Amino acid sequence: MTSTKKIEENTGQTPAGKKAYHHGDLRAALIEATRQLVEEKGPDSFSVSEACRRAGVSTAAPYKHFKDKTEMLSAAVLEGMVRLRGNMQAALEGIPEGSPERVTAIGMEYVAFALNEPGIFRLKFGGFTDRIADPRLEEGGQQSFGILLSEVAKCMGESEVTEDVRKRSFLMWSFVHGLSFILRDHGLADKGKEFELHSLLEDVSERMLR
Amino acid sequence: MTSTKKIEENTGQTPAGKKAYHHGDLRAALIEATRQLVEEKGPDSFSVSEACRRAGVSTAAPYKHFKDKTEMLSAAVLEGMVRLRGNMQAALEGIPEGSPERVTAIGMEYVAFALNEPGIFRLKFGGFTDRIADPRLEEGGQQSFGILLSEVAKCMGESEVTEDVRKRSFLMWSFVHGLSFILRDHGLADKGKEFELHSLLEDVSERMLR
DNA sequence: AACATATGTTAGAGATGCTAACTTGATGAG
DNA sequence: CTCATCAAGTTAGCATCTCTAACATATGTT
Repeated sequence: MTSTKKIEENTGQTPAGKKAYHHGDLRAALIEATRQLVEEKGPDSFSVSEACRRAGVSTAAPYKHFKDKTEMLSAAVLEGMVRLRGNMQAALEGIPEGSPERVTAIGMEYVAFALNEPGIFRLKFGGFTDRIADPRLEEGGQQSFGILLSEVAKCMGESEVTEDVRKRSFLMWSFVHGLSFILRDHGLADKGKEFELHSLLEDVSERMLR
Repeated sequence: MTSTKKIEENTGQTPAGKKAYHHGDLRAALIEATRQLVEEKGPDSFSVSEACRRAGVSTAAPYKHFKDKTEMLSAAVLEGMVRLRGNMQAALEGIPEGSPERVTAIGMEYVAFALNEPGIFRLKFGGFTDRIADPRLEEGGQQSFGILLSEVAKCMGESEVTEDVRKRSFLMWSFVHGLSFILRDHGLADKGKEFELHSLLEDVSERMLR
Protein backbone atom coordinates (compact mmCIF):
# COMPACT_ATOMS: atom_id res chain seq x y z
CA MET A 1 0.00 0.00 0.00
CA THR A 2 1.01 3.55 -0.65
CA SER A 3 4.09 2.44 -2.50
CA THR A 4 6.64 5.23 -2.55
CA LYS A 5 8.06 4.13 -5.84
CA LYS A 6 10.47 6.28 -7.75
CA ILE A 7 8.80 8.88 -9.78
CA GLU A 8 11.44 9.87 -12.28
CA GLU A 9 11.07 7.62 -15.23
CA ASN A 10 13.43 8.45 -18.01
CA THR A 11 13.50 5.18 -19.85
CA GLY A 12 16.87 3.50 -19.86
CA GLN A 13 17.61 5.02 -23.26
CA THR A 14 19.26 8.15 -21.98
CA PRO A 15 22.93 8.06 -21.02
CA ALA A 16 23.28 7.72 -17.26
CA GLY A 17 24.63 11.05 -16.07
CA LYS A 18 22.85 13.34 -18.46
CA LYS A 19 19.44 14.47 -17.23
CA ALA A 20 17.10 14.37 -20.16
CA TYR A 21 15.20 17.51 -20.95
CA HIS A 22 11.97 15.64 -21.39
CA HIS A 23 10.62 13.53 -18.63
CA GLY A 24 9.05 10.54 -20.27
CA ASP A 25 5.64 10.67 -18.72
CA LEU A 26 5.44 13.70 -16.53
CA ARG A 27 1.69 13.72 -16.39
CA ALA A 28 1.58 10.32 -14.74
CA ALA A 29 4.50 11.18 -12.49
CA LEU A 30 2.75 14.32 -11.29
CA ILE A 31 -0.47 12.46 -10.58
CA GLU A 32 1.45 9.93 -8.54
CA ALA A 33 3.30 12.66 -6.65
CA THR A 34 -0.02 14.35 -6.01
CA ARG A 35 -1.50 11.16 -4.67
CA GLN A 36 1.43 10.61 -2.34
CA LEU A 37 1.43 14.15 -1.02
CA VAL A 38 -2.30 14.22 -0.52
CA GLU A 39 -1.96 11.16 1.67
CA GLU A 40 1.12 12.37 3.48
CA LYS A 41 0.21 15.97 4.21
CA GLY A 42 -3.52 15.98 3.71
CA PRO A 43 -5.44 17.50 0.80
CA ASP A 44 -5.53 21.04 2.19
CA SER A 45 -1.80 21.37 2.62
CA PHE A 46 -1.03 19.95 -0.78
CA SER A 47 1.01 22.28 -2.94
CA VAL A 48 1.81 22.07 -6.62
CA SER A 49 5.36 23.21 -5.96
CA GLU A 50 6.04 20.32 -3.68
CA ALA A 51 4.72 17.86 -6.23
CA CYS A 52 7.12 19.44 -8.72
CA ARG A 53 10.04 19.05 -6.38
CA ARG A 54 9.12 15.42 -5.89
CA ALA A 55 8.87 14.81 -9.62
CA GLY A 56 12.08 16.73 -10.20
CA VAL A 57 10.76 19.39 -12.53
CA SER A 58 10.29 23.13 -12.41
CA THR A 59 7.19 24.63 -10.85
CA ALA A 60 5.86 25.73 -14.21
CA ALA A 61 5.96 22.30 -15.79
CA PRO A 62 2.58 21.03 -14.56
CA TYR A 63 0.76 23.75 -16.43
CA LYS A 64 1.60 22.06 -19.71
CA HIS A 65 -0.48 19.10 -18.53
CA PHE A 66 -3.12 20.54 -16.21
CA LYS A 67 -5.13 23.73 -16.34
CA ASP A 68 -4.50 24.44 -12.68
CA LYS A 69 -4.04 22.94 -9.24
CA THR A 70 -7.64 21.79 -9.05
CA GLU A 71 -7.37 19.85 -12.26
CA MET A 72 -4.29 18.14 -10.92
CA LEU A 73 -6.09 17.04 -7.78
CA SER A 74 -9.04 16.05 -9.87
CA ALA A 75 -6.91 13.74 -11.95
CA ALA A 76 -5.58 12.03 -8.84
CA VAL A 77 -9.08 11.55 -7.51
CA LEU A 78 -10.26 10.15 -10.80
CA GLU A 79 -7.61 7.46 -10.66
CA GLY A 80 -8.59 6.73 -7.09
CA MET A 81 -12.17 6.13 -8.08
CA VAL A 82 -11.05 3.65 -10.69
CA ARG A 83 -9.21 1.78 -7.95
CA LEU A 84 -12.29 1.85 -5.74
CA ARG A 85 -14.51 0.36 -8.43
CA GLY A 86 -11.87 -2.24 -9.15
CA ASN A 87 -11.71 -3.22 -5.50
CA MET A 88 -15.47 -3.58 -5.35
CA GLN A 89 -15.63 -5.75 -8.42
CA ALA A 90 -12.80 -7.90 -7.12
CA ALA A 91 -14.51 -8.31 -3.78
CA LEU A 92 -17.62 -9.65 -5.45
CA GLU A 93 -15.73 -12.48 -7.14
CA GLY A 94 -16.70 -15.81 -5.66
CA ILE A 95 -19.65 -14.64 -3.62
CA PRO A 96 -22.85 -16.25 -4.89
CA GLU A 97 -25.29 -14.06 -6.78
CA GLY A 98 -28.17 -12.73 -4.77
CA SER A 99 -26.43 -13.26 -1.45
CA PRO A 100 -26.67 -10.35 0.99
CA GLU A 101 -22.99 -10.98 1.60
CA ARG A 102 -22.36 -9.27 -1.74
CA VAL A 103 -23.92 -6.09 -0.43
CA THR A 104 -21.86 -6.31 2.71
CA ALA A 105 -18.72 -6.84 0.66
CA ILE A 106 -19.32 -3.65 -1.30
CA GLY A 107 -19.68 -1.75 1.92
CA MET A 108 -16.50 -3.26 3.31
CA GLU A 109 -14.54 -2.10 0.28
CA TYR A 110 -15.96 1.38 0.57
CA VAL A 111 -14.91 1.70 4.17
CA ALA A 112 -11.57 0.07 3.47
CA PHE A 113 -10.86 2.61 0.77
CA ALA A 114 -11.69 5.47 3.11
CA LEU A 115 -9.24 4.11 5.65
CA ASN A 116 -6.48 3.16 3.20
CA GLU A 117 -6.62 6.29 1.07
CA PRO A 118 -8.07 8.88 3.40
CA GLY A 119 -6.65 11.80 1.45
CA ILE A 120 -8.20 10.82 -1.84
CA PHE A 121 -11.41 9.81 -0.13
CA ARG A 122 -11.69 13.20 1.44
CA LEU A 123 -10.94 15.00 -1.79
CA LYS A 124 -13.74 13.15 -3.48
CA PHE A 125 -16.32 13.12 -0.73
CA GLY A 126 -15.25 15.66 1.86
CA GLY A 127 -16.84 18.55 0.06
CA PHE A 128 -14.15 19.90 -2.19
CA THR A 129 -16.98 19.38 -4.63
CA ASP A 130 -17.33 23.07 -5.37
CA ARG A 131 -13.81 23.16 -6.69
CA ILE A 132 -13.43 19.67 -8.07
CA ALA A 133 -16.38 19.36 -10.37
CA ASP A 134 -15.23 17.10 -13.12
CA PRO A 135 -18.20 15.53 -14.92
CA ARG A 136 -16.26 12.29 -15.25
CA LEU A 137 -16.14 12.11 -11.46
CA GLU A 138 -19.87 12.47 -11.15
CA GLU A 139 -20.35 9.83 -13.76
CA GLY A 140 -17.97 7.48 -11.96
CA GLY A 141 -19.90 7.92 -8.75
CA GLN A 142 -23.15 7.01 -10.44
CA GLN A 143 -21.44 3.95 -11.79
CA SER A 144 -20.41 2.77 -8.31
CA PHE A 145 -23.89 3.39 -7.02
CA GLY A 146 -25.15 1.35 -9.95
CA ILE A 147 -23.23 -1.67 -8.72
CA LEU A 148 -24.89 -1.38 -5.35
CA LEU A 149 -28.34 -0.91 -6.88
CA SER A 150 -28.16 -4.06 -8.91
CA GLU A 151 -26.89 -6.12 -5.99
CA VAL A 152 -29.65 -4.89 -3.72
CA ALA A 153 -32.23 -5.66 -6.38
CA LYS A 154 -30.97 -9.20 -6.71
CA CYS A 155 -31.00 -9.67 -2.94
CA MET A 156 -34.60 -8.60 -2.79
CA GLY A 157 -35.55 -10.89 -5.64
CA GLU A 158 -36.52 -8.00 -7.87
CA SER A 159 -35.82 -8.27 -11.57
CA GLU A 160 -35.54 -4.52 -11.98
CA VAL A 161 -34.56 -1.48 -9.93
CA THR A 162 -37.80 -0.51 -8.22
CA GLU A 163 -38.39 2.60 -6.19
CA ASP A 164 -38.06 0.53 -3.06
CA VAL A 165 -34.71 -0.86 -4.17
CA ARG A 166 -33.53 2.62 -4.91
CA LYS A 167 -34.57 3.90 -1.53
CA ARG A 168 -32.96 1.10 0.44
CA SER A 169 -29.76 1.39 -1.55
CA PHE A 170 -29.71 5.07 -0.84
CA LEU A 171 -30.13 4.45 2.87
CA MET A 172 -27.31 1.93 2.91
CA TRP A 173 -25.05 4.16 0.92
CA SER A 174 -25.68 6.98 3.38
CA PHE A 175 -24.85 4.72 6.24
CA VAL A 176 -21.62 3.37 4.83
CA HIS A 177 -20.60 6.83 3.74
CA GLY A 178 -21.07 8.24 7.22
CA LEU A 179 -19.42 5.26 8.83
CA SER A 180 -16.37 5.79 6.65
CA PHE A 181 -16.03 9.38 7.77
CA ILE A 182 -16.48 8.60 11.40
CA LEU A 183 -14.01 5.75 11.45
CA ARG A 184 -11.49 7.84 9.60
CA ASP A 185 -11.89 10.84 11.87
CA HIS A 186 -12.06 9.11 15.20
CA GLY A 187 -9.56 6.43 14.38
CA LEU A 188 -10.23 2.83 13.64
CA ALA A 189 -9.44 1.74 17.18
CA ASP A 190 -12.07 3.91 18.74
CA LYS A 191 -15.21 2.37 17.33
CA GLY A 192 -14.26 0.08 14.50
CA LYS A 193 -12.96 -2.56 16.78
CA GLU A 194 -15.45 -1.90 19.50
CA PHE A 195 -18.13 -3.45 17.35
CA GLU A 196 -16.44 -5.53 14.67
CA LEU A 197 -16.73 -3.82 11.33
CA HIS A 198 -17.93 -6.76 9.30
CA SER A 199 -20.66 -7.72 11.72
CA LEU A 200 -21.72 -4.09 11.87
CA LEU A 201 -22.22 -4.02 8.14
CA GLU A 202 -24.03 -7.33 8.18
CA ASP A 203 -26.33 -6.01 10.85
CA VAL A 204 -27.20 -2.98 8.75
CA SER A 205 -27.59 -4.96 5.54
CA GLU A 206 -29.97 -7.27 7.28
CA ARG A 207 -32.01 -4.44 8.78
CA MET A 208 -32.22 -2.63 5.49
CA LEU A 209 -32.94 -5.56 3.21
CA ARG A 210 -35.71 -6.92 5.35
CA MET B 1 -30.06 32.87 8.28
CA THR B 2 -26.51 33.81 7.33
CA SER B 3 -27.15 37.37 8.39
CA THR B 4 -24.63 39.63 6.73
CA LYS B 5 -24.70 42.08 9.56
CA LYS B 6 -22.18 44.85 9.81
CA ILE B 7 -18.98 43.74 11.30
CA GLU B 8 -17.38 46.96 12.42
CA GLU B 9 -18.62 47.65 15.87
CA ASN B 10 -17.11 50.72 17.38
CA THR B 11 -19.66 51.47 20.02
CA GLY B 12 -21.44 54.78 19.54
CA GLN B 13 -18.91 56.37 21.85
CA THR B 14 -16.44 57.34 19.17
CA PRO B 15 -17.03 60.52 17.19
CA ALA B 16 -18.55 59.66 13.84
CA GLY B 17 -15.87 60.47 11.27
CA LYS B 18 -12.83 59.41 13.20
CA LYS B 19 -11.95 55.76 12.83
CA ALA B 20 -11.00 54.51 16.24
CA TYR B 21 -7.67 52.82 16.52
CA HIS B 22 -9.11 50.03 18.60
CA HIS B 23 -11.93 48.02 17.23
CA GLY B 24 -14.15 47.22 20.14
CA ASP B 25 -14.36 43.50 19.76
CA LEU B 26 -12.16 42.46 16.92
CA ARG B 27 -12.02 38.87 17.98
CA ALA B 28 -15.76 38.42 17.59
CA ALA B 29 -15.78 40.43 14.38
CA LEU B 30 -13.10 38.22 12.88
CA ILE B 31 -14.94 35.06 13.83
CA GLU B 32 -18.06 36.38 12.18
CA ALA B 33 -16.14 37.38 9.07
CA THR B 34 -14.60 33.94 9.01
CA ARG B 35 -17.98 32.28 9.26
CA GLN B 36 -19.34 34.37 6.42
CA LEU B 37 -16.40 33.75 4.13
CA VAL B 38 -16.33 30.07 4.84
CA GLU B 39 -19.93 29.88 3.72
CA GLU B 40 -19.48 32.15 0.75
CA LYS B 41 -16.26 30.85 -0.73
CA GLY B 42 -15.93 27.46 0.89
CA PRO B 43 -13.48 26.48 3.62
CA ASP B 44 -10.55 25.77 1.34
CA SER B 45 -10.54 29.15 -0.34
CA PHE B 46 -10.85 31.01 2.92
CA SER B 47 -8.05 33.50 3.47
CA VAL B 48 -7.12 35.42 6.58
CA SER B 49 -6.41 38.51 4.50
CA GLU B 50 -9.92 38.60 3.15
CA ALA B 51 -11.37 38.30 6.62
CA CYS B 52 -9.21 41.25 7.61
CA ARG B 53 -10.46 43.30 4.71
CA ARG B 54 -14.02 42.51 5.71
CA ALA B 55 -13.40 43.45 9.31
CA GLY B 56 -11.55 46.57 8.21
CA VAL B 57 -8.23 45.88 9.90
CA SER B 58 -4.70 45.19 8.76
CA THR B 59 -3.62 41.67 7.89
CA ALA B 60 -1.47 41.42 10.98
CA ALA B 61 -4.24 42.22 13.42
CA PRO B 62 -5.68 38.70 13.79
CA TYR B 63 -2.44 37.41 15.20
CA LYS B 64 -3.07 39.33 18.40
CA HIS B 65 -6.14 37.14 18.92
CA PHE B 66 -5.37 33.84 17.22
CA LYS B 67 -2.23 31.80 16.97
CA ASP B 68 -2.72 31.19 13.27
CA LYS B 69 -5.24 30.63 10.50
CA THR B 70 -6.23 27.24 11.83
CA GLU B 71 -7.08 28.61 15.24
CA MET B 72 -9.27 31.20 13.59
CA LEU B 73 -11.21 28.59 11.68
CA SER B 74 -11.36 26.50 14.79
CA ALA B 75 -13.01 29.30 16.72
CA ALA B 76 -15.66 29.70 14.03
CA VAL B 77 -16.38 25.98 14.08
CA LEU B 78 -16.62 25.97 17.85
CA GLU B 79 -19.35 28.59 17.73
CA GLY B 80 -21.11 26.60 15.06
CA MET B 81 -21.21 23.54 17.25
CA VAL B 82 -22.80 25.56 20.02
CA ARG B 83 -25.51 26.55 17.55
CA LEU B 84 -26.00 22.94 16.52
CA ARG B 85 -26.47 21.75 20.08
CA GLY B 86 -28.85 24.63 20.71
CA ASN B 87 -30.93 23.68 17.69
CA MET B 88 -31.12 20.10 18.85
CA GLN B 89 -32.23 21.03 22.35
CA ALA B 90 -34.81 23.42 20.95
CA ALA B 91 -36.17 20.78 18.60
CA LEU B 92 -36.77 18.42 21.51
CA GLU B 93 -39.02 20.89 23.30
CA GLY B 94 -42.59 19.72 23.31
CA ILE B 95 -41.97 16.22 22.03
CA PRO B 96 -42.96 13.67 24.69
CA GLU B 97 -40.18 11.81 26.47
CA GLY B 98 -39.43 8.37 25.16
CA SER B 99 -41.03 9.01 21.80
CA PRO B 100 -39.02 7.87 18.77
CA GLU B 101 -39.97 11.19 17.25
CA ARG B 102 -37.34 12.73 19.53
CA VAL B 103 -34.65 10.69 17.86
CA THR B 104 -35.93 11.66 14.45
CA ALA B 105 -35.95 15.31 15.48
CA ILE B 106 -32.28 15.17 16.44
CA GLY B 107 -31.46 13.73 13.06
CA MET B 108 -33.47 16.40 11.30
CA GLU B 109 -31.53 19.14 13.04
CA TYR B 110 -28.24 17.50 12.16
CA VAL B 111 -29.11 17.35 8.48
CA ALA B 112 -30.58 20.84 8.57
CA PHE B 113 -27.36 22.22 9.98
CA ALA B 114 -25.34 20.54 7.26
CA LEU B 115 -27.55 22.15 4.63
CA ASN B 116 -27.80 25.59 6.24
CA GLU B 117 -24.17 25.93 7.23
CA PRO B 118 -22.36 23.69 4.80
CA GLY B 119 -19.06 25.48 5.19
CA ILE B 120 -18.88 25.09 8.94
CA PHE B 121 -20.23 21.57 8.72
CA ARG B 122 -17.48 20.63 6.36
CA LEU B 123 -14.80 22.23 8.46
CA LYS B 124 -15.91 20.21 11.43
CA PHE B 125 -16.68 16.91 9.77
CA GLY B 126 -15.11 16.97 6.34
CA GLY B 127 -11.76 15.85 7.54
CA PHE B 128 -9.87 19.00 8.33
CA THR B 129 -9.49 17.13 11.56
CA ASP B 130 -5.74 16.79 11.26
CA ARG B 131 -5.39 20.55 11.27
CA ILE B 132 -8.30 21.54 13.45
CA ALA B 133 -7.72 19.50 16.55
CA ASP B 134 -9.08 21.59 19.36
CA PRO B 135 -9.86 19.41 22.37
CA ARG B 136 -12.94 21.53 23.06
CA LEU B 137 -14.30 20.47 19.69
CA GLU B 138 -13.87 16.82 20.47
CA GLU B 139 -15.54 17.33 23.80
CA GLY B 140 -18.44 19.16 22.17
CA GLY B 141 -18.92 16.30 19.74
CA GLN B 142 -19.12 13.80 22.55
CA GLN B 143 -21.69 16.01 24.19
CA SER B 144 -23.94 15.96 21.11
CA PHE B 145 -23.59 12.22 20.84
CA GLY B 146 -24.55 12.05 24.49
CA ILE B 147 -27.89 13.68 23.71
CA LEU B 148 -28.59 11.03 21.12
CA LEU B 149 -27.50 8.21 23.43
CA SER B 150 -29.88 9.19 26.18
CA GLU B 151 -32.81 9.60 23.79
CA VAL B 152 -32.21 6.21 22.24
CA ALA B 153 -31.98 4.63 25.67
CA LYS B 154 -35.30 6.12 26.66
CA CYS B 155 -36.93 4.94 23.45
CA MET B 156 -35.78 1.42 24.10
CA GLY B 157 -37.00 1.55 27.67
CA GLU B 158 -33.52 1.18 29.08
CA SER B 159 -32.67 3.00 32.25
CA GLU B 160 -29.00 3.18 31.37
CA VAL B 161 -26.80 3.29 28.29
CA THR B 162 -26.27 -0.38 27.48
CA GLU B 163 -23.92 -1.75 24.88
CA ASP B 164 -26.88 -2.29 22.59
CA VAL B 165 -28.01 1.31 22.99
CA ARG B 166 -24.53 2.47 22.17
CA LYS B 167 -24.33 0.35 19.07
CA ARG B 168 -27.67 1.43 17.66
CA SER B 169 -26.91 5.08 18.37
CA PHE B 170 -23.64 4.71 16.57
CA LEU B 171 -25.37 3.18 13.57
CA MET B 172 -27.91 5.96 13.43
CA TRP B 173 -25.28 8.62 13.80
CA SER B 174 -23.33 7.11 10.92
CA PHE B 175 -26.42 7.12 8.79
CA VAL B 176 -27.42 10.70 9.48
CA HIS B 177 -23.83 11.81 9.06
CA GLY B 178 -23.56 10.20 5.65
CA LEU B 179 -26.98 11.44 4.61
CA SER B 180 -25.93 14.99 5.44
CA PHE B 181 -22.89 14.76 3.23
CA ILE B 182 -24.74 13.24 0.34
CA LEU B 183 -27.58 15.73 0.41
CA ARG B 184 -25.12 18.56 0.65
CA ASP B 185 -22.97 17.33 -2.21
CA HIS B 186 -25.66 16.24 -4.61
CA GLY B 187 -28.07 18.99 -3.78
CA LEU B 188 -31.23 18.75 -1.77
CA ALA B 189 -33.42 18.51 -4.86
CA ASP B 190 -31.75 15.40 -6.11
CA LYS B 191 -32.60 12.97 -3.37
CA GLY B 192 -33.92 14.88 -0.40
CA LYS B 193 -37.22 15.54 -2.04
CA GLU B 194 -37.29 12.32 -3.93
CA PHE B 195 -37.97 10.51 -0.69
CA GLU B 196 -39.19 13.05 1.81
CA LEU B 197 -36.51 13.71 4.36
CA HIS B 198 -38.60 13.37 7.47
CA SER B 199 -40.14 10.09 6.45
CA LEU B 200 -36.70 8.83 5.51
CA LEU B 201 -35.43 9.51 8.99
CA GLU B 202 -38.51 7.98 10.54
CA ASP B 203 -37.98 4.89 8.46
CA VAL B 204 -34.41 4.56 9.67
CA SER B 205 -35.27 5.28 13.30
CA GLU B 206 -37.88 2.61 13.19
CA ARG B 207 -35.57 0.06 11.60
CA MET B 208 -32.81 0.79 14.07
CA LEU B 209 -34.84 0.97 17.24
CA ARG B 210 -36.68 -2.23 16.61
C1' DA C 1 17.38 19.72 -43.67
C1' DA C 2 13.70 22.59 -41.93
C1' DC C 3 9.71 23.48 -39.63
C1' DA C 4 5.96 22.80 -36.28
C1' DT C 5 4.69 21.12 -32.10
C1' DA C 6 4.95 19.33 -27.58
C1' DT C 7 7.18 19.77 -23.46
C1' DG C 8 10.52 21.63 -20.74
C1' DT C 9 12.95 26.11 -18.37
C1' DT C 10 13.68 30.77 -16.17
C1' DA C 11 11.76 35.12 -14.60
C1' DG C 12 8.47 37.42 -12.38
C1' DA C 13 3.73 39.37 -10.84
C1' DG C 14 0.42 39.19 -7.32
C1' DA C 15 -1.64 36.93 -3.20
C1' DT C 16 -1.00 34.79 1.07
C1' DG C 17 0.63 33.41 6.07
C1' DC C 18 3.13 35.06 9.63
C1' DT C 19 6.85 37.74 12.28
C1' DA C 20 9.31 41.85 13.94
C1' DA C 21 9.35 46.35 15.35
C1' DC C 22 6.90 50.36 16.04
C1' DT C 23 2.47 53.19 17.62
C1' DT C 24 -1.60 54.23 19.99
C1' DG C 25 -4.84 54.56 23.45
C1' DA C 26 -6.97 52.70 27.80
C1' DT C 27 -6.10 51.85 32.51
C1' DG C 28 -4.62 51.89 37.22
C1' DA C 29 -1.00 53.51 40.81
C1' DG C 30 0.99 57.23 42.98
C1' DC D 1 -3.85 64.58 37.28
C1' DT D 2 0.14 62.33 35.36
C1' DC D 3 2.59 58.87 33.81
C1' DA D 4 4.16 54.17 33.04
C1' DT D 5 2.47 49.96 31.33
C1' DC D 6 0.16 46.80 28.49
C1' DA D 7 -3.16 45.29 25.17
C1' DA D 8 -4.28 45.82 20.61
C1' DG D 9 -3.55 48.07 16.55
C1' DT D 10 -0.14 49.42 12.36
C1' DT D 11 3.55 49.13 8.67
C1' DA D 12 7.29 46.59 6.53
C1' DG D 13 8.96 42.67 4.87
C1' DC D 14 10.28 37.55 4.17
C1' DA D 15 9.16 33.12 2.43
C1' DT D 16 6.00 30.56 -0.12
C1' DC D 17 2.55 29.67 -3.34
C1' DT D 18 -0.22 29.76 -7.93
C1' DC D 19 0.01 30.85 -12.43
C1' DT D 20 1.62 33.45 -16.84
C1' DA D 21 4.89 34.98 -20.38
C1' DA D 22 8.77 34.34 -23.00
C1' DC D 23 12.31 31.51 -24.24
C1' DA D 24 14.71 26.72 -25.11
C1' DT D 25 15.01 22.03 -26.57
C1' DA D 26 13.60 17.67 -28.19
C1' DT D 27 10.67 14.98 -31.49
C1' DG D 28 8.74 13.83 -35.66
C1' DT D 29 6.81 15.06 -40.28
C1' DT D 30 7.54 16.34 -44.74
